[in-house]
Amino acid sequence: MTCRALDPAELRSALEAAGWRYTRQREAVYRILSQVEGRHPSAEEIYQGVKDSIPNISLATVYKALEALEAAGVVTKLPALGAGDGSARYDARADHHYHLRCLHSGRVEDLPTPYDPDLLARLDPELDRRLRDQGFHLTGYRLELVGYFGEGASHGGETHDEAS
Amino acid sequence: MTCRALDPAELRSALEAAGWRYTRQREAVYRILSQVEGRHPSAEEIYQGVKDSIPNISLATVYKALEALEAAGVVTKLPALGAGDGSARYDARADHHYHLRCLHSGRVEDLPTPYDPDLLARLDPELDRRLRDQGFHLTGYRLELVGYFGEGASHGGETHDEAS
DNA sequence: ATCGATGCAAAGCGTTTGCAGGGGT
DNA sequence: ACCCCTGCAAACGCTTTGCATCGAT
Repeated sequence: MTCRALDPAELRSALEAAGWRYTRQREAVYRILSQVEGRHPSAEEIYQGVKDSIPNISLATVYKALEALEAAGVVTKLPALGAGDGSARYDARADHHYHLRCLHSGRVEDLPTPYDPDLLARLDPELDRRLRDQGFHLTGYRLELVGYFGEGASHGGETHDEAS
Repeated sequence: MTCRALDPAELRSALEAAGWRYTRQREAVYRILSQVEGRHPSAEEIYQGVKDSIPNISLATVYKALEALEAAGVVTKLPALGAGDGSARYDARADHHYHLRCLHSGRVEDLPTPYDPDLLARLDPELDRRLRDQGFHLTGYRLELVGYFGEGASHGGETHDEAS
């Protein structure tokens, strides 16, 4: 259900096809992002991770790399939602999917449910038709299950809330 | 399908029940927000609208009023999604519902589709059960139809893209 | 050799906060 | 009268930008 991360050659192709150059900074940012499978780090967290391989990279370069990767269609930006530190999260998955969002920590996780391109048609066929008639081009759905993990409940030994 | 806006007395009750005072600034912010039925202005747009009745109101007060109204449960904040000017939008509807988001303008509209509290159970019963077992408290869904209005198509004479 | 990318620092922008004075209870 | 709220301005934090240098093609 998860399509595997692009290898460096594929990433290069994706960048160049979109008119961007292939650099080790962009490769490193993409690698960090695809390594944290199912989680979604902030630009700052990516920056910290990339510094292991490129110690003198700057945060601005991380932002610019994320912009290039998003324009190349290999990364998706998940805007902040108020919880946590208010920073955007990033997602290296190429396929559409849904998210689980924790209201306590701001953490976002992937859901293992298959993405349904015809969700609207299933939900409300008449609205689906009406929107198309009005010329609306539906490019995708953004579905998040919003909630939080209760204190008493176990979750495989993992803690789902981060700071604050 | 849309529940009507609160009248001033009801708004007062809602604010006081949550431990906030009732002020004309908060009333004016709420009124602006409930007048633009189906659309979702930014704090700045609300500020401009409120200035008609309270010329010397400050933008900070609008933000504080929105915070109070959200805490009182009569307003919902819709975070920015990258398109448009990157500002959050606000929603005066008390009931849960879905949204339509335009990738060109950042504009957000309500959808007339009924909200389904059991959407996850319909979508993926097994995942629904598993999340509950893990102690996840689902408080709601955030579903947006993302896309844009094509140039050639008509839409009742209205323009759906704003600046940029 | 060309022209885009990097890295540093400074600016931008929506939003939040500190504080003195005003308004709701 | 009390204490919260307002309005102003300054601060905040994430993100973007300007610019000289570096590096990919």
